[in-house]
Amino acid sequence: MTTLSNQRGRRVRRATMNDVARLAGVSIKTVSRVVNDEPGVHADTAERVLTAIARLGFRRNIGALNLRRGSSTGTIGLVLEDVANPFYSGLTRAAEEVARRFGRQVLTGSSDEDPARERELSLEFCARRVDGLIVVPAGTQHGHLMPEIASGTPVVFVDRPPGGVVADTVLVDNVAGAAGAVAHLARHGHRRITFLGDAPAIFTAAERLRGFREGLATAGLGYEERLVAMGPHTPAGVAATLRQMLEGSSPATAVVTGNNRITVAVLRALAGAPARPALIGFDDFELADLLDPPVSVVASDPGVLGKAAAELLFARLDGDDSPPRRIVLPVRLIARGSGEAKPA
Amino acid sequence: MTTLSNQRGRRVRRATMNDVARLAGVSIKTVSRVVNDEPGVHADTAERVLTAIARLGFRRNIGALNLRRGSSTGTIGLVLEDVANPFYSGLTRAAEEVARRFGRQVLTGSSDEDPARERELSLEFCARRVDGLIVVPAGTQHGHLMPEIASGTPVVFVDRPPGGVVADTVLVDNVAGAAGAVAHLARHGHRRITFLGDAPAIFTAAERLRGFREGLATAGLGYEERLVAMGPHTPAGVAATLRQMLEGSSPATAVVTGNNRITVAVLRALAGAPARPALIGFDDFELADLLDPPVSVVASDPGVLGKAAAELLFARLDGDDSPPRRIVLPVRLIARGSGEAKPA
DNA sequence: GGTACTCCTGACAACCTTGTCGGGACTTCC
DNA sequence: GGAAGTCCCGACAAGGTTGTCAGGAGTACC
Repeated sequence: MTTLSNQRGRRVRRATMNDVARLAGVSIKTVSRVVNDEPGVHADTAERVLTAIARLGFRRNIGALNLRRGSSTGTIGLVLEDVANPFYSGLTRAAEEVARRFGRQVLTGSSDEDPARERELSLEFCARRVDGLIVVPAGTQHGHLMPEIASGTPVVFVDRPPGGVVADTVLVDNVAGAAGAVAHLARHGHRRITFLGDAPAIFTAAERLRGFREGLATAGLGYEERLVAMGPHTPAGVAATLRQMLEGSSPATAVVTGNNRITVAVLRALAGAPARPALIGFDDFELADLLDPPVSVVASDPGVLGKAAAELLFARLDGDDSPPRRIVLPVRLIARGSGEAKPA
Repeated sequence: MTTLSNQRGRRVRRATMNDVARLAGVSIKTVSRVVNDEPGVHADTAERVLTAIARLGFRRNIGALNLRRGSSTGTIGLVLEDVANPFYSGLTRAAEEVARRFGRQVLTGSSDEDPARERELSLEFCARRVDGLIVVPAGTQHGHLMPEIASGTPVVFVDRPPGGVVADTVLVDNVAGAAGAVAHLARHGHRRITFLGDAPAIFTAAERLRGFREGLATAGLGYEERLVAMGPHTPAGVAATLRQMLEGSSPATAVVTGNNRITVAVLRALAGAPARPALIGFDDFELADLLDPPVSVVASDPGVLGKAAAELLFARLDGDDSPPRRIVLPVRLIARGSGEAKPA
C-alpha cells in the first residue's frame, strides 16, 4: 500500500514504475517499455500506462537508471575559482555549451582559491560518478585525483597545470603575454615598469611574472625588486602600492597588471588622478574600450579556453587514449590606448 | 572474477564495496560500516578494509546511496538565462554559497531565453531528483512543473514570475525602479525621455516599461510611442534606434535602458559622440563608476536575489509549508553623474 | 557449568530501473 | 489437427549501497 497522500508540497514518496504498473494493471516491465518507447506493447495497453503516468506525475528516476545501466551518468563536473568572476563564467558557459552538444549536464562549484575546497569538490563530483571533470586548480597537488583518473574518469585541467599528476591541461601563454606587454611598453619609451601580480603561489601569477622579467631582459631593462608587488590584492592595498611606485625620485611610468581583478583595482585607484601611468592589463574585460583612456590588455578568451577543455574531455570520453596533452593557447595584445602613452 | 585491468585511462568498471570486501576478506556490510564510520568494527578489521579501499581507489557511489536512502540527492538545480551574463553569474554564485551551507551541490544550465530549453532543463533536473529547483523563467507557462511541485520538489522562481503555477517567487521592484529613473531625470529638467527595453514578452521588460510610463505620468509628462523601442537589441540596432531618437526637431534628452546588455550597447553607441544624453541604466555593472561620465543606474543586487531565492528554497526543504510567497526586493537608484546632466 | 552480557560480523532485503528469457494466446500454413 | 511463427507480456536478476536482524565468540558473574 503506497500512500502518496499529498497536501501542499509535503515531502512525499515520488511515484515509481511500480505505482504506475499497479494503477495501469500491467507489469512494471511493461511500464518500462512504454517509457522507453520500446516496441512490443499493444496500443491500448500503452495508452493505459500513459494515462497512469500522467495521473501520478511519474518521471523516470535517472539515478536508478544510471545504476542499472552502469555506464554514464550524463554529467560532467566543473570546479573553478569563482563563477562570479566574468573570466570563469565565460569559461563555464563555453563548457556548458559543449556539454550540451554531447548531451551532458554540468555540475559546478567554486573553490575560492582554496585547495581543500577544490579537492573536496572534485572528489564529491567523482563520487557522483560524473563522466569527466574539468578543474581550474587552486592547489598545487592533485594526487588525490590519481585513483579517479586510473578508474577511467578523465580529468582536464584548465588555466593552471596540475601537480603530481600527468593529465590533459589547457593553458594560455602567460609568459609570452606578459613579455609582450613589457615589449609594447618599452617600444613606447617606458623604462620603469611596474608589475602588480597575484600571489606567486598561483601558477598564472608566477608565469606572468616570469614573462614580465623576460620582457624586461629582452628590452634591455633591469629587474627592480621594488617595482614588483605580488600577493592577494585588496583595492585599498593596490592603491597604496601604486602610490608608492608612482612617487619618489624615479617613479614608474607604466603598469602591467596580473589579472582582471587587479586591473580593475588599479583603474579605481587611478581614477581622477591627474597624470596616469601607461597601463596594460592581463585578461580582457567588458567596457575596457569605453574607459578614458581605453585600456589595452593582453587577452585570453575564456570562451576558447572552456571550449578547448570541454572538447578535450569529450574526446577522451569518446575513447581517445593518446598520451595526455598540454595545449597552450595564444594570447593577444589588444592596444586600445592606455598602453601607448609616452612616459611623462 | 572482476578484472579491473587498467591501462591508460581506458574506461573500466570502478571498484565497488564488493570488490573491497573480497580483497579485505570481510563482508560487504563491514565495508559499509567502515566507510560510514559506524561503530562496531574491530580496529584490525577496519584497517584491512581501509587498506583495500586505498589499493582499489574505491569511492562510494553516491548515486547508489541516494537510491538506497531514498531521501535527498544532495543537489539542487539552477536554470537561468545565461551564466555568462554577470547578473546571472552573480546570482549563481550566491545560490551556490547557500547551497554549500546546506551541504548541496548545484546543477546549472542556461536556457538562452528559450522556453523549450528552460522546460527541458527543469524536467531533466527533476528526473535527476534534485532536492529543489531555482528557475529564472524564459517561458510564460510552467504547468509542466506542477507534477514535480506536487510530488514535493520545491521550486522557486527568480527574477520573473511563473505562469500557470502558484509557487515561491523572488522578484525585484521593476516598476518602482523604472519610475524612479524617470522621476530622477524629470527632476533634472528632462521632458523627452527615451526607453530602450527588451522584448515585451519578457516579464521584467514589460514591468520596466510599465514603470517608465508610470514615471512619466507622475512627472506630468506624456507618453510618446516614438520614444520607446522594445525588442531584442543588437548593438547595431541600438545605435540606429538611438540615432533616430536623438535627432529630429524635438530630440530626446535622456535615455533609460531596460537591462545591463542594452546599457552597454548604448554606451558603445554613444562613445565619442559630442553631446550625450542623460542616461540611467537598469542593473548595475562593473566599472559603471569609472566611465566618463560615471553611469547612474537602477540597481538590483543579483547576489541578494540569488541568496533570497536559495534561502527560500532551503526553508521549504526544511519543512516550511506556509503558502507560496512572493518576495519583491527593492531596487536602488545609484546616482553617479550620467543621470544628473541637465538637458542641452 | 550455565546465564547473561558485550562485541563484532554477515545474510538478506530493499531502493528503482532495465536486460534476459520464457511463455501464453493467436494466426498461418501444410 | 499439428507445427511453426508472431505478438504481447511478465518473472526474475542485477546494478551499488544500507537498514534490519540474527548469530557466533568471548567475558563476567553467580
